Amino acid sequence: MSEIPADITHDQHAVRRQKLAELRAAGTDPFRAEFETSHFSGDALKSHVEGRDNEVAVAVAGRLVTIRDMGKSQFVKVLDQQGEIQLYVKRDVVGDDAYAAFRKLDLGDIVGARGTLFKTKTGEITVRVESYALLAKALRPLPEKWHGLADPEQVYRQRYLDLVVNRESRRRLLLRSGVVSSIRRFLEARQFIEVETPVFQSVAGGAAAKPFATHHNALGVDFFLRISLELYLKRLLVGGIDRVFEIGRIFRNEGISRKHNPEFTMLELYQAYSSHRGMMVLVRDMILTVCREVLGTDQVLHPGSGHTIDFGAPWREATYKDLVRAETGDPDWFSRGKAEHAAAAERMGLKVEAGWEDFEVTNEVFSKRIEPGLIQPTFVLNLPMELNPLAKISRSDPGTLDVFELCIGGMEIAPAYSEQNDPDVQREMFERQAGGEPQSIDRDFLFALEHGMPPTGGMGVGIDRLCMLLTGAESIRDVILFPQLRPGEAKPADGA
RNA sequence: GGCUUCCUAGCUCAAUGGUAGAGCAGCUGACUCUUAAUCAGUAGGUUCGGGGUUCGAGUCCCCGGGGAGCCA
Repeated sequence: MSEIPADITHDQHAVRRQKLAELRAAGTDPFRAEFETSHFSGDALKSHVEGRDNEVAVAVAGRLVTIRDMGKSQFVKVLDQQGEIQLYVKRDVVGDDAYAAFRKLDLGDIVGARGTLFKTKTGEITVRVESYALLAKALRPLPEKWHGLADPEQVYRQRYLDLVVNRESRRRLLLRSGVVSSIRRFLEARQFIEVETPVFQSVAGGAAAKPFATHHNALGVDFFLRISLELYLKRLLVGGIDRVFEIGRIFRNEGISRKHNPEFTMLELYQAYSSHRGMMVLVRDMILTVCREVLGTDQVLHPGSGHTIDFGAPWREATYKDLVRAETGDPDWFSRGKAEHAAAAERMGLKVEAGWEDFEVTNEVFSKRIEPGLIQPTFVLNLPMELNPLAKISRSDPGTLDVFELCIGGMEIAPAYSEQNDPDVQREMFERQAGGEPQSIDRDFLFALEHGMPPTGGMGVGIDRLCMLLTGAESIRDVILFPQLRPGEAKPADGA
């Protein structure tokens, strides 16, 4: 074997290219087609029987993340989907040639190994390697083993490296997957049916948000990307699908922040013959079930406030008006006019835009001063009717809606309504909201409603935000694998 | 979009306006139960890009790029 030329020893990519060339020259394929494994790392560790070393045979594969070379034997660790497992490679066992080749492997290479399980004198279950194979050569080095990858930009742009070196990132990915699958099990057990509805829509309805626009070439038509799932799922209620849900990506062409990504995942579900009251029971059951299934506890730490959120305790209920009255210290807040509200809001340090309606001023107080303080699960009830055109108007408190906004950890997690099913009231509400833009009304949806939609409870759950709560993430970027960034400079993958 | 702040070796981080350093990773060796293995030796820099001030700039100023936080 040739030596690494001295002038490239500082360049890890060049050194690995050189090793790759040597492997190929020696007739070894550094990128193998397959390797038959018997266990993932975690399952292999569980299959060891105490006191019975070298009896259980395993075949595992993964990325080399630790190498401890002791001359004529090595302890190394490989990382797979379940975590790490240690391999013990001994010259006397694998043979001189195989051992010499093993010593030339680099951190980051992907290898497969067969052997038996034993326990080292320090108590770590380890594979005594009898044979191994290099499955894929890594031509780029891994980030540092102790501190991992810390630069947030690299974490997002090169998430694959983050996942290799940062255990917490891997935990979040697995936990998010668990949350979604737990939700599906929960809803399917209650006879909800999962569907998929269009992403491209002529009218982006169901929420107040700016949409992304795109164009279909063959049809010669502009479309919007959906901003909610609502109006198509309700068409299915008209069609007799009584319990329906979709977990899907929606797109909002607005700012990016700790709590907002332009594309995010929403669960929307609708249950015929239920109401927002029914949704209160359902969502509490659902979140509690998910939390117990994926975390095994009712309590999670909320890092932003330092409080522990207790999903198992009774969930608070409060009306929007009571919360506003308490925050402003003004029992007569709702008998005052816009000018007084604006002045009071400004005294609270809030910015009030000149063009705002009165309800928008009050809602600014709610979203800036009240919502961030709602750490424990809180159902905010009876929101003002101006805030949503798709819900039924309360009979007990006209001017408000039969809805709740579930707030946890200072964030909106789930809005739910007793759904508006009167097509005439629905049309009026749409027209009032649309103002001068009648083209933003989904008239096809109104036509569907005229065929009759059952009374229904409906709800949306922001999956990303729910995952933030359950993982203790302070930024939505920590629960989205590839959050939106400005396009960066392409890295040269040049083989040089 | 505005304000604040950050960008130094592959990675994590140092460096009063005065010779750009360390740890890990790399390279050459020693070591057949290691745990951030240890030990000896060794190489490695467009300090994000461009301009300016200065005898002298990683450091100060301006423009641009990207990230983060707050605001919109």
